[in-house]
Amino acid sequence: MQKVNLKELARQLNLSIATVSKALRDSHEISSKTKHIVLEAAARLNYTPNPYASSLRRKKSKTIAVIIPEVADSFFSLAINGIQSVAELKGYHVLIYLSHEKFEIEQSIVAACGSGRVDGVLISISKETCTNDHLTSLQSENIPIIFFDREFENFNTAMVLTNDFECGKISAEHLIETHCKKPVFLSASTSLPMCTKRSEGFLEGLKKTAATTGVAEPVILCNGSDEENYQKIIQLITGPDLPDGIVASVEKLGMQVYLACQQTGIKIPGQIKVIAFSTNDTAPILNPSLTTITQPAFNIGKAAAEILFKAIDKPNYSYTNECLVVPSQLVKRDSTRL
Amino acid sequence: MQKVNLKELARQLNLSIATVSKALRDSHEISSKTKHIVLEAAARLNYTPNPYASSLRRKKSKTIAVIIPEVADSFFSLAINGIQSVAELKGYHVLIYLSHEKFEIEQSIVAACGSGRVDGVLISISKETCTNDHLTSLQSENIPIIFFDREFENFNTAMVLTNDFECGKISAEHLIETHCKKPVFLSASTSLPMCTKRSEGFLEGLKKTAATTGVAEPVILCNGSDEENYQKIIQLITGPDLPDGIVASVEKLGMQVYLACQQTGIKIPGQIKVIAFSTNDTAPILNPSLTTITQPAFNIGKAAAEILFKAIDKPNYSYTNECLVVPSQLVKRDSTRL
DNA sequence: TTTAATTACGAAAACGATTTCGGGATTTAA
DNA sequence: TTAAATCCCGAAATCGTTTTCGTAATTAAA
Repeated sequence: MQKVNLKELARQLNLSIATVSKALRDSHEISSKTKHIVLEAAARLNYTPNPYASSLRRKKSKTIAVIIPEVADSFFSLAINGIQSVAELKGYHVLIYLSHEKFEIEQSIVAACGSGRVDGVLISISKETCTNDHLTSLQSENIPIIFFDREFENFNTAMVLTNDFECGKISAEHLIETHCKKPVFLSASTSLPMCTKRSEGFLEGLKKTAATTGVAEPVILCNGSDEENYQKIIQLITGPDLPDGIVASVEKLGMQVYLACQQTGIKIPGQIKVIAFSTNDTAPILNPSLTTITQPAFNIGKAAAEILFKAIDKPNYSYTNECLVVPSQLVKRDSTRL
Repeated sequence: MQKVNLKELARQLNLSIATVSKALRDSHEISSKTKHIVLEAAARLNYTPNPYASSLRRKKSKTIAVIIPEVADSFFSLAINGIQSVAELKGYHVLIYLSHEKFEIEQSIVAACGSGRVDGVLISISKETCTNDHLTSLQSENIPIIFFDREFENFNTAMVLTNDFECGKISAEHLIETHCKKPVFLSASTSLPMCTKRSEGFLEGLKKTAATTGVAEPVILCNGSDEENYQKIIQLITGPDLPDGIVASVEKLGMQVYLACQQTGIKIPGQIKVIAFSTNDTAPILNPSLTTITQPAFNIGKAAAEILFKAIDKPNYSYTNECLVVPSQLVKRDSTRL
């Protein structure tokens, strides 16, 4: 079973390469009788076209790139599923890249997506990303880029997000409803709009209460390593100004809060109520079950991919001002029970 | 900023295409002075080589494929991380494909990996896979295939697994230690060696106890849809012959056991003790914390990728009889507490 | 000084598919 | 019967690199 190419196929059929190629692509120039013969022979000889020769000639890779910070988070696992579900239908291949939250890595990944390697890019920006030169450079090659979950502000392209600000507000309001006087917000980043919107929403939600309550510094930055963040949380809950409510802006911080409370013996929801932005389906069976802001991760990935393929399929289609917001949901569970 | 290719670069430098190409690849045929000039111009004009032209000519794609059933499971998320960590170092691109546990899909994915699209394949076989024709066909194209976690028995290639049989045995022994008289094993498949080995190990572990104890049917098959499996578990724990210990062969089944117990009010570990094969890092903060057989998912992915690249880098290297077993660990937690 | 070896580059042929263009054979219109 | 249109197919150019091979120019050996 050796690699059989068009030339070999044509030789065996006593036809020209051109004819065989056209027959395989169902061209109207070829009689149905010849097509039949060619198709049969191709199947029999197990012919599969060389994708690189094809891509080179047609300037289409049939491939998209997905660039994410990590796959650790269950959000991105689900988002990848959503993206794949669309890519499969379109017969596209999916390259996955991890930036590990590093700008330099993201830059080199984006650069590698140029020169026709992929027909489009779905990206969730890294925490470090502070310029968009790499993105504009790719866009100027006419490769569509779509943001999902984490956008870069003021870069002109389509994006699929969730209602981060509103959910930050809702989380604050829910804590207030459950009689929290000193709620805090654990922010994973000061640069990601995804995160700042959540924290700004949180602060907005707090405004409804009397200004006399609350802690001095309701937003606490946890953008270090896992270990550093964990220590920060331990300090927070063992310190003099113990908060009575915590909103974790990302899944991992929520889990670290649980671990920290478990370690220090602090009771949830008795001493502290907890809400986490999370898509982890273990939330209902945690100890105690965790109140979450659940993002529609699968649908975000799916929607982003759908916009991307619209942009790919119609080169003159103006996709750059599409901004889809798929709302998240507050799911109340025991960690905020009265 | 338009696509600048070798021809354009050569024209601007008044050099031949051949010279420019060789200069960029640091060939000894080119003087260092010329190399310098070319490199500078390439950087200035933002030249990046067309990957498809390059792959076509060199018959190397610098790409590997990872084929997995789903990305839902946290095992595969971690394994992908391990694979990526190696691929990054080698400068390789990673294509991800999902078989959704369907043999037909797996077949067409594997077929698409042929004809030079990828230089190698890492695969975790689907539940339905019953023949290996698609794999042999790919192997005959000299594309190395490595199994990780789920192998296809009697197919001659390298694989990286964990000690499934032993862990099945350990799980049974641990339940017996904690005084379980009627432990059962929830098997996710009767065809996957990964699963059958775990259940056989479980049965082996049971043999140590007096043959008079135990339930009639200690291995229960849960290979349906999520909903079907859930109903089966509900029936099991609300039926006349309530087991006092459950081993879940995969993560998702473990979570469904928790949900079912929560739903029916059955106490863990009071009425039923639970062990799950799982890599989910929420295990310690579940309600109650879950005793797990924790697979070294990251290292399995990493090791598999390392073997794959050995096979890719040295075409005459005989990799097919490598079989690496990375052991899992029993982590005792509250779900099996006495 | 002549010859041989080395250096540095260019012309051109691959790689495998797609596509434009042209032309012979057949059918339809005039 | 002749002219025009239609139908099928093949020759060859093309996509952008890589690589083989040939050859001037330079250097080293004789």
